[in-house]
Amino acid sequence: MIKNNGRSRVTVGDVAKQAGVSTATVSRVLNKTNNVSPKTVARVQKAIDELGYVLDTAAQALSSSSNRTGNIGIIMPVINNSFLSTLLEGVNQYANTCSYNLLTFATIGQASIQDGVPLPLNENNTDGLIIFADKIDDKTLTHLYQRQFPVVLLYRLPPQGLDIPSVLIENKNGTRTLIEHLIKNCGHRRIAFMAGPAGNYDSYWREQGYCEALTACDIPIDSQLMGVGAFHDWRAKEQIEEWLEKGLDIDAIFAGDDTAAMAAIIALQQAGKRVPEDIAVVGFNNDIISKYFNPPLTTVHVPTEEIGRTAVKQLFHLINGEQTEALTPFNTELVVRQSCGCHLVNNPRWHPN
Amino acid sequence: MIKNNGRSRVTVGDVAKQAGVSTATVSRVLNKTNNVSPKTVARVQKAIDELGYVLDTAAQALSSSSNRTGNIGIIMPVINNSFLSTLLEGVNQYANTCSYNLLTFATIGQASIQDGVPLPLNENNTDGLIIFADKIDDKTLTHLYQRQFPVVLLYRLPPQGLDIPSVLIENKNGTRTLIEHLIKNCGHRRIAFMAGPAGNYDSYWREQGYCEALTACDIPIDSQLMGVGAFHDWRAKEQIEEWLEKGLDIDAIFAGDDTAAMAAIIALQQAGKRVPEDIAVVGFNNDIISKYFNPPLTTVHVPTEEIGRTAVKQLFHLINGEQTEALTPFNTELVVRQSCGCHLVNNPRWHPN
DNA sequence: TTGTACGCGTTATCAA
DNA sequence: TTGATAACGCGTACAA
Repeated sequence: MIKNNGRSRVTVGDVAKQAGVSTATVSRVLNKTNNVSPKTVARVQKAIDELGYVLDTAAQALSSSSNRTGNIGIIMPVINNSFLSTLLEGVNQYANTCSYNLLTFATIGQASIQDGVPLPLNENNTDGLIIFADKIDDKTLTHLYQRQFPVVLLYRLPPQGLDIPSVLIENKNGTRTLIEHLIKNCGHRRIAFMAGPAGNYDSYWREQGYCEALTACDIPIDSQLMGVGAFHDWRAKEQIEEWLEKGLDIDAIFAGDDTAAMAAIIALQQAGKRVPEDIAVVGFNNDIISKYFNPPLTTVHVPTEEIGRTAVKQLFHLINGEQTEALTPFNTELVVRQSCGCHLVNNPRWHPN
Repeated sequence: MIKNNGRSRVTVGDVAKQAGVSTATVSRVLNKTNNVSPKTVARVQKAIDELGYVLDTAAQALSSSSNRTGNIGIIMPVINNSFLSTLLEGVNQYANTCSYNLLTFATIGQASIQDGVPLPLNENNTDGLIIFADKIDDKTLTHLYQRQFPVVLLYRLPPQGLDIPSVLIENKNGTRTLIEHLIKNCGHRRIAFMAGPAGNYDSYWREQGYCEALTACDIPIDSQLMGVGAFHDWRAKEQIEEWLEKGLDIDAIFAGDDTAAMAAIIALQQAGKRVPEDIAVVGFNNDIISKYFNPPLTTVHVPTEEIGRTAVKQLFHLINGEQTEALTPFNTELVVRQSCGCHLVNNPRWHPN
């Protein structure tokens, strides 16, 4: 109703009439096909300008089979997160460098192709998709794959049998190093863990690293100390409050990522706890602000912007029909600052619990 | 080339054949028109499932004139910025609450309808657009307006004569209050200002507030103290380095926004300056992290998430053909923390310059 | 309740 | 170098 109420749409036909040529010629001018005389080009461009003609992307997508939209898309979980911002920055910059636009779709719940309903970002408005995390189910990936639509996976592996390029980080060893630092250098033993969102790939492997580290140090795994932070500030806050309420004995918390770690510290401080004197908190990702947080965060560095760029690069390979890497893993590195409390060891004011 | 190489696309026709009905019936099922028997619905849905049919949004957009995509779009400057994240969060959550998806397009340069080239987000993939800041020129807005496409402006006013709803904040008085705090309560007089990006609406009015405050306090305006931070970390860092190099006498810096303020503080600290002891820095926006920055930032609070929600609300009014507010202005509030240095006044260790 | 047939705006094929 | 015309996949009169 709304869309076509106003001045009716200007089409190639209108432009053609105005310029005294055929629609085919207008199309040729629009697509910069060379077989058209400069004089005609000028006439058509004048008509385009006078009429305020704008190409209809839907009609274009429908008509041509080999067609470039000039856009790539990324589908990701909610966006209000320093880590995701950094990732997006890397993706967007590299895409722009290559003369592509980035379209972003952040979905809170599951995004899936079901009952014939397409994704909001698809082959009609993008030339390829970067799919982040777990928001897209296997059925959807399979559909995309079968249609040979360019897709790169970020922070997750493809479903069995689909060779979709995948860019991810090494979580397990990074986490193990982090937890062992907590145990060996900071003197913590009651270490709690906040998982990411359910089914999250990174979270799974961080949990493995956490368990391995404890086991290697002969510390029993206590399920009471395993909660959920969901890489999310509110959820992390809730988890802290639950633990506080239960009055559990906790030396340190690995919050799963920096977002949750900062939220956890804030919640702890609001409850009158000192970090790291009363309880240590560490994160994962090394967000830009983590260094300037108070206290500065001990965390695991991840080259997030580079990961974003790499994903885009792989996607362009796919779009251009070039060779791709099936798997591009990135290593991580421990960053020791103050929130783990190791600088307090041998300090008389320091007391565990 | 790529798009149609694989298994050829499944269409309504295929589904119709498989289900033994006509394309019209399939379409009716897809669009949940009621005039179709339950038995047929089931048959069609089975066929959709078996064939893995997915609706072609381009064809759909092209075909019907009154058509809902279920998406709204937002066009904004680059994304890696705590303030924008917060805004997006508000927008995305409210959109999702109303069963809409949010599509985001972040453009570094100018995005314009020119030479018949459409915006990547347009009437074919969205039902309406929130346009942020200065990235879209008047010609493009006029085109959208004439076509009666739902558009809400964020942080900017519409071009003369177009009554496009606009959601913005009160910049001038907020800034004046901030600067007068710097002068009257913190004892600063040599106060530098970092402008936002060229042509930015908010920056313009913050500059007005800055000048008004100085003038009201009989402090001359020194063009040497007026630089550019562009609401951007790198640019702010560069500006600090320029000022440092010139060896200017500066008591305090109003960085334009919190992003620039934090970057400025980091640059200052790296140069061996203490904030606020050697030089004070204040921002604007009250980003979530500003409170936890070291030192905690004195800034001006802006209800960013609510602003995002309000813009979406206005857009939905437009989409639904309801009444809208031409202008929704939001007030701001001074938040005094430590980076302004007022807690140091009367402290013997404190010395200006 | 269901089917037929046309039109949406563009590109591409084929002739001129 | 140009023009006429047939697709592309879907919604929707209109007819049955």
